[in-house]
Amino acid sequence: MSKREVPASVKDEKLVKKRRDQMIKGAVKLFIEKGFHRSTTREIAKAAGFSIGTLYEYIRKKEDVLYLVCDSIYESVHQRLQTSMDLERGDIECLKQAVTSYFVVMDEVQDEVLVMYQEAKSLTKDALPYVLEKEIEMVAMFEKILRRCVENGEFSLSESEIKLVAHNIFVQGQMWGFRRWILQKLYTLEEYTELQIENLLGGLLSKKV
Amino acid sequence: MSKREVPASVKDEKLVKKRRDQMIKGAVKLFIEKGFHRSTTREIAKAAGFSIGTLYEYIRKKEDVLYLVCDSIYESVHQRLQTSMDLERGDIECLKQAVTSYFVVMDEVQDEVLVMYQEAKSLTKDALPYVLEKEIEMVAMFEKILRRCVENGEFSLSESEIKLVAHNIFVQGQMWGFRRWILQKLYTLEEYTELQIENLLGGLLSKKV
Amino acid sequence: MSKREVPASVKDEKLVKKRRDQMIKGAVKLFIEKGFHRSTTREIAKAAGFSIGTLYEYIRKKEDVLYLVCDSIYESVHQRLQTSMDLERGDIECLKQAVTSYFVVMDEVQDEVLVMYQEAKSLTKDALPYVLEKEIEMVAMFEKILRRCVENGEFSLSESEIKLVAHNIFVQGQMWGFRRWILQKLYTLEEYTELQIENLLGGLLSKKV
Amino acid sequence: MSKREVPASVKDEKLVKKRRDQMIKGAVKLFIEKGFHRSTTREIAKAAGFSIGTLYEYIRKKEDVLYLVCDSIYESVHQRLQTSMDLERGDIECLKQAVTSYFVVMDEVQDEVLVMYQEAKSLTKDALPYVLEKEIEMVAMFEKILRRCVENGEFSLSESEIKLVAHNIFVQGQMWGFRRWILQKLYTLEEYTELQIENLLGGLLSKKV
DNA sequence: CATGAATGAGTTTTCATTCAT
DNA sequence: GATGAATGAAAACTCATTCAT
Repeated sequence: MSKREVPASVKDEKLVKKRRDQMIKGAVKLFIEKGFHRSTTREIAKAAGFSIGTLYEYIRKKEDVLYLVCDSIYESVHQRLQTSMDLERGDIECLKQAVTSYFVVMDEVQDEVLVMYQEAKSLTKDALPYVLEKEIEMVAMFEKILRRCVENGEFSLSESEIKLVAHNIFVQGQMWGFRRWILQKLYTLEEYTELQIENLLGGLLSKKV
Repeated sequence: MSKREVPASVKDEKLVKKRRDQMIKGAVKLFIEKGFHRSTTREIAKAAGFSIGTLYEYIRKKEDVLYLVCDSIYESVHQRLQTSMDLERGDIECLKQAVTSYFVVMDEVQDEVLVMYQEAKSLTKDALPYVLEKEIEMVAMFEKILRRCVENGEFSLSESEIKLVAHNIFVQGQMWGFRRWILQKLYTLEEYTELQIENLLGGLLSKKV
Repeated sequence: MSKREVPASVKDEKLVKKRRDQMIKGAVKLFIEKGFHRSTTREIAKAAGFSIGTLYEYIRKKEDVLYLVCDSIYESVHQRLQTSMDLERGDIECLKQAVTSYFVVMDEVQDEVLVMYQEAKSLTKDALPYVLEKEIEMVAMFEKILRRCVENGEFSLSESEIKLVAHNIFVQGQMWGFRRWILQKLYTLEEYTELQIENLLGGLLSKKV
Repeated sequence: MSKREVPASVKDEKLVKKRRDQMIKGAVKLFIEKGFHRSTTREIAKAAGFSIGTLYEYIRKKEDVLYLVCDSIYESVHQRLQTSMDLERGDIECLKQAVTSYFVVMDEVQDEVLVMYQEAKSLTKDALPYVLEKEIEMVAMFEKILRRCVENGEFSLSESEIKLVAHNIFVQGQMWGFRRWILQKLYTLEEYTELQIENLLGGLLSKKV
């Protein structure tokens, strides 16, 4: 379940990275607007700033663009979280901090996440597992924090409960993006974060040992 | 924001309903398997049990099929919930009952919900509002129950909090379907329901007046 | 090595036959002029008298057109020969008659045969055997006549020699078509036929028992 | 109808010859495997051992490669025949020798000849005459030998008959290559040669004066 | 009402050729 | 002279939609 390589005709690695970055940037914009299926390869090339011929020097199939986009989004989310979360400390404050950071990140990348959730199923069978693996990785970050808290006696949760709460947090972050049509009318990000954390801690602390 | 009418060439209302039911049934099966975009109108017609010509006697555009499918799913979910929820009683037991029923329904229609979540964005701008309205309606059912509980002094929540908790419940129901690849490996529906209700009530009851 | 079926979307067998006949006729004209590879599917459709969409109702791949063309040519040549050759009589006169008939047929279908010889190698591996089988069938007709002559004591040939002479006759027929740029400048069909028969019989009768 | 010049950007004649030899060698290998149309210029360049840019320093169009290949094949066949045939002696033995040599050469270059016969028609109108001229030249070699034999009274043939027999010999040589799928299953080269010569002489000697 | 053959605009993908480095 | 990235015209093929029967 390792990273699927998308082959390029062009040999210069630096150039490949540069062109693919252009491509991803253009494609995300396009996919947000009209979705993967309604975007043509010509439009993707144009949005990337080069010709259709050049596009195909860097991918093999249209679907590769989607994979590259999904991969890039996850990579970026994962990296942002890495740097803003302390997975080891294991106290309430650190949990609050993690959730807050996560929600901020999800707010920043909401467009991209929306794209991923609507289009990921269009990935062929061989690309999907890698994407799901990435998800599990991210949920695992919350599990780790929660587990540390339990170890530190902040509250008491079974392994099953840890996993579920981690999932809930994860989904509530995504929810802010893909239900924005309603949530972002009702709350600011700060309000949303505060209320969700309050709920969460209410549930957890009721389980204090 | 009223129900968008999909026009049919055929006049006989009974027949229209019958044919569209066939169509929706076939289409859902197809969309689950390959998604809306990858399903052709020919395939939809075949899955429905009639010819491509006949299909177009009952819709105007391919997209109408998607709308009809989405509408049908909401209608069916909504109806099932109507009959299994008591929106007025307003006690903890009734809330637990509502959540349980909702999760059961979402488990039963998980395929359909999956389709909706992956394809709804393919609806054109004029069909989307109606679908979103339906969502709001369903969330409102949980809001109502929660509001009744607050009125009855079961726990204390601001209007903002009510709305958010309702959304959380709603999303946790959908989550069971669209994250089934992981959740349904970790839990049975009963376990999932029990754990989520426990979490929920933990949060709520910590707010008891 | 049985007949490869080319699938059509259209169900009406009569129509399929009719449309494919149009298609083959147009395609042969086109292939003679510019070859298979240089002919586009749009041109083929146009030459057949219908749209590109319609073309693809009757074939699956461009290569199917080539197969259909080759098949049709063989079928037609084979059928013409069947009716003009007496495989059983086994005398010199009958051999002369067979060669003459064969050359006449090859003269009539020289365009088609030219196409086949230049394009048959473009058939994919699964269609080629069928085409070769057809060739063997036709060569076998001459073998049969020769064998009968030998049985009747007209001349004496080993089985190896029979096979080779049959091949020579077969190739000399094709030669009239695919070397027409020179042969048809030097001889009329009648002259060509007479000279070749003379040569042939000279060789055979020198082996009279 | 003189040799068509393929222009090169590179001035150094030695280098041009060297690079084109590389090119032809690679291209023949490629064309045997997949034919001219299915081979891309990139593949040709790669097979030749240099870059696509370099390829275009030595040709103007893809078709030039085909012309160069055809020309090279003829040149090589012609040269081999020159050195192994005695066109002047004019006796039966010398004819047998010529046919035998020719068949040996055709056996050695059968792959190349196959390529030529399948692809020559892809040459544009201006290259074709040169190629045909080469053919006539080769047939003329047999005509010359036959004519000498007639002059020497080995057998008696009209000019028409000489031309036809020369063509027959020529085509029987090619036949060994392009009908190898069947002939080379039935005979060894030696058997094939012996049988064809026997046939040939049978025909000719029956015309002895 | 039902059918399915016909249509052609629109899509992905390839590849010969050019040209700046 | 050599390179290979860039180009875009052109190719095969698809599929929503129509309409005569």
